[in-house]
Amino acid sequence: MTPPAPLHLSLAGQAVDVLREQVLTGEIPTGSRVNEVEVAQKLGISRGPLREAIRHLASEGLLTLVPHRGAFVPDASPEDVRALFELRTALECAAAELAASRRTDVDLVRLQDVCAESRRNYTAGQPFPYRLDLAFHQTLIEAARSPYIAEQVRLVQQRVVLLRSALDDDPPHQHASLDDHDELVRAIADGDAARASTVMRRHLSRVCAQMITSLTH
Amino acid sequence: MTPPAPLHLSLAGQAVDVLREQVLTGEIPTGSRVNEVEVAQKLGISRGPLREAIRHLASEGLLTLVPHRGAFVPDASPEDVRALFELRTALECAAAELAASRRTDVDLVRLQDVCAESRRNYTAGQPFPYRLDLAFHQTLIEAARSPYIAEQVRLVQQRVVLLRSALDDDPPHQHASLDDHDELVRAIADGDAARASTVMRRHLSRVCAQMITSLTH
DNA sequence: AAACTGCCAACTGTCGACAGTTGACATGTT
DNA sequence: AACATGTCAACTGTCGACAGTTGGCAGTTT
Repeated sequence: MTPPAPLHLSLAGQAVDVLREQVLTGEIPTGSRVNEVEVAQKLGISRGPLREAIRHLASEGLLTLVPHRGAFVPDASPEDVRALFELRTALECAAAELAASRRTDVDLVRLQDVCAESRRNYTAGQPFPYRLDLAFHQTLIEAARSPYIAEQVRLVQQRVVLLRSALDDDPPHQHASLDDHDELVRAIADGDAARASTVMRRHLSRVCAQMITSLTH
Repeated sequence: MTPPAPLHLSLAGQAVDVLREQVLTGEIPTGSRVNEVEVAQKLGISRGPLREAIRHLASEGLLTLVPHRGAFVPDASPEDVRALFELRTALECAAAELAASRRTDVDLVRLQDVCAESRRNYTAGQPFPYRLDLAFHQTLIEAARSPYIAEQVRLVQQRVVLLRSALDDDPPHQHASLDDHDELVRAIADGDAARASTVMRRHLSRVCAQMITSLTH
């Protein structure tokens, strides 16, 4: 029996969740400003907790703060995307290596399951749900069992989601991603850390390039 | 002429700087609690800005927040140190690779300068100033020219400083670190990314082990 | 004496109001 | 007409006060 564990989060905590959702879904559009009094009223809280929520999201990179001007939903240049993916690559390649050397059998099964479900959704001709891509990377991170890396990956993933102007992944790219995922799982199954890292790097390089082109068009 | 550029930081910003200094220097000892009203009075500000400062430092990992209890200076188990160094290794190995492929000649000169000054201070028999170790890694990061990685490295470095219970690096370890640094610079000078990464990994592995033993004694 | 219960002080979480700054518009000037 | 200046509304930065929760202590029970 866990200790009580605050049944309701603090107002600031709730505000963080609501705002994060609104930012990530685009309900608060890119480039727009977050008005403190307005949003506070809309959430039914005062400005204090809302300010803390805004600061928190800013620390996650989901908002940028301008002194005396307020908080804005950031938009990214191609150069930003490239730099962000350098970070993501560093983190996820390390995670892939660790996963290859630490994975349990149930980790492996989970990864294979996600890949299988991805393929099922893909061959069904439906638009490949980004949800499954996230699930794959999430599962891989858990297999790496490195909490600090996991936390940073989560934050970077969020920023990537924020930049995803487009669900408009083209099928060829999706197909390549599925193959990458499968190859990653095989490398991890073999405990081949070097190959896992190499494949992850190639995978993310492709995703980055795809994202940049879809941003500039 | 840059625009006015807030001559005085916000009170919250100032509080962040003061508190960070106090936490990192140990003026606020590990495990102790930060009393909001007390510290607010001491800093001559109200609780609002101080709370924002505390939240900010918590997001940097320099404080941990406990609901309804307050903010504490965290202490780390050996397992924490290991996990933290997995993150640091991921980031700095990537930085070393990038530095090897992007470094300019002036980057190289800077790195060599830091190494030279380190050796001067070492052979002089003085306790090797941690300052110079930080300077080396900082210079390397700048040579990598990857802003997001740089920012994360800065945060991790801070947390490492927080855990440095000891300036008590033993000379043999220091000597090995100096050699590592020199070898890193050579790899970067040669543009050998793979070797730079390998050396960095070995270097951080050694530092991590040393830090764990000095924590447990 | 050990354990449980009820109370209390201290502190965090939250609120509403005031003060200072910013960008924009209107007015006046060359 | 273009530019400089003065004015203003909107918003952020900050403050002091109130409310709810937590951990500890005193008193009671077994």
